[in-house]
Amino acid sequence: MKISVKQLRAFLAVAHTLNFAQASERLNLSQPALSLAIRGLEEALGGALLTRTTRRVALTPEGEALFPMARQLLADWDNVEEAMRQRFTLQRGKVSLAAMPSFAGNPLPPILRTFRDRYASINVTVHDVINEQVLEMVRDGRVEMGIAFEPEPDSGLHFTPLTCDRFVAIVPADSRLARREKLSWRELLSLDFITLQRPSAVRLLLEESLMKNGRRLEVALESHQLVTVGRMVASGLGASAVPALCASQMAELGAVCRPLSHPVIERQVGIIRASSQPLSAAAQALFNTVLSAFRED
Amino acid sequence: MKISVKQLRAFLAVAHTLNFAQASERLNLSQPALSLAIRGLEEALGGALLTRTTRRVALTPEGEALFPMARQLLADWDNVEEAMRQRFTLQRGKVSLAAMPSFAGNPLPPILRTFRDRYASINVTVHDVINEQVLEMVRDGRVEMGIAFEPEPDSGLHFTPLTCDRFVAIVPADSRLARREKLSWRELLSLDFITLQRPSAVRLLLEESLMKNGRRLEVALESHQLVTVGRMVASGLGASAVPALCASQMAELGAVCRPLSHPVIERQVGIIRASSQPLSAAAQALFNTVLSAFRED
DNA sequence: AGCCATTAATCCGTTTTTGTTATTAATTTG
DNA sequence: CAAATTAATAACAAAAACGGATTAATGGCT
Repeated sequence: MKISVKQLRAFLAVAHTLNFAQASERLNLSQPALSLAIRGLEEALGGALLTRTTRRVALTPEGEALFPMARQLLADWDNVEEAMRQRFTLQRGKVSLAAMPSFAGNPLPPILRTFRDRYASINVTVHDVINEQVLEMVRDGRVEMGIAFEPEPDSGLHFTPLTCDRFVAIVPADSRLARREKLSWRELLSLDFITLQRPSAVRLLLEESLMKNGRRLEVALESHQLVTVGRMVASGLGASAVPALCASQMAELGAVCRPLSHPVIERQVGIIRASSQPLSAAAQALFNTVLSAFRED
Repeated sequence: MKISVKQLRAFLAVAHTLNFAQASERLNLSQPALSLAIRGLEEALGGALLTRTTRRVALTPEGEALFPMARQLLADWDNVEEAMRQRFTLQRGKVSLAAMPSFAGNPLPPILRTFRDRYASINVTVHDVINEQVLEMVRDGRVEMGIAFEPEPDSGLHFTPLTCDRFVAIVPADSRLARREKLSWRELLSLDFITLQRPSAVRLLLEESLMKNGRRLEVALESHQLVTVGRMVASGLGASAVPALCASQMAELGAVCRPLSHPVIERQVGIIRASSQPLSAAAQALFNTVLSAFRED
């Protein structure tokens, strides 16, 4: 016969109080039930743990040996139970998230702020990596969710759209183009063009889209940081096109943003998750937080 | 609701096989019962541990987190259970024993040999200390049993007699007394007397007994090791009186042993144990072994 | 020495839990 | 689209856990 948690708890209580009646009260159990529990435990283990007369209860040497082990065992047991409960009630847990740079640098921080205010003890790890790596990390299970452009439908990834991101032009403040309300690609490309180095998804997307429209992208300067591109433009080195998500960031750096058309280049940005794997409670909470940040816009 | 060992075992089995039917078989349980157990566990913890369609079972992130903890918890649980069983079946355990020198050095080793042959994996610790300390160690619970002279009845110690130990004379082989069949104390004390230093119980016992008979013990040489006394006698420095238990040892050292009377000084030697405390299974086994070594004589 | 108070064990009826079998619902595969 | 597989559900049965009343045993007291 196997021993049960109840039996061990019963033993611990009796070993502590050395009195069946008191112990049974503490366990919210009747005294006969406690007697039975102890007897069952002793039978299961094959010998006496307690010597009991009607006046005195004492531990046998074997009971003495079991006592600290039982204590530890039940403490561990309770800890695991409690840890799991906390996980489900979002009092604890962790989420890991990968986001492409344009998102990680701009809309994400305030969203995370909201999330942390709501769930103070959930640990969030953010990986600020390029679009392709976001998909890869989600696929490999290295993160639970990602934020990126919409992936190919076959990829085993589930996509929840958040917003549509389109390219906008950024030009130096003192440029002649800065005075225009809106720009076309043809106009923009009349200036020296600054953009991200490959293998950035933004760069590839630009090249592909322009190619379809019969244009070639002549690149004057390259960087692999959006901030650097922004600074370059701001200091008059040339012009660029960046996702609208980082327009405000570019404006802060001193570059001027203008709508860009002919063609309009746009992509859905959204939350990526493995379609096979369910989200953890913590990830689900983050998912909802991100979603509602865009739903209310 | 609290979780049970069965529920955790059920989870472990399903997490391992990712198949309810197989897991239920391994657990010797029907598949519906297993479903219930898992559901109960999930309700107790407050969230899903497994995602299950009719075709696929997978762990949720929370289940993934529980898995190694459950594994460890149940392993510990089983280890404790098994360790206790082994204790009771004498496949494991330890006894500590204190014995006065005359016993520890002579009848004890072969008895321990018998015990170890029978219970190979029970650890025995022997404390070779003077009579008084044997009683003290048993009283303090530092050892489970002791072997010593019969203690005062009020001492809270339980005494089981083994044998009656009486003093015998040991004299040098070339002594004129060595030719006698038996000796009286008066004859023995005509030689220089060698004995143990205080606070040996043997020494005190001698002094007390002789005092009652109107004799004074004039001590020429002292030692606190019986072996040394034996060597001294053997080399002709004088004579002594030692417990019969060590007679054979003295003979080996080259001293001659002779019965000693007028008065006969004798005491019961036996097993001492705390009357309140029960013996561990291992100690009980040793107790029986010691007892039967004397019963069959 | 004998009585009283205390305390664990036992007995018995009830309730709760746990389990099994049969069946259903759902999903993937050919 | 049919068939096979698999987990969930329903209905019922067995086991166990539990509580109240009672008993037996022990230690302290007069």
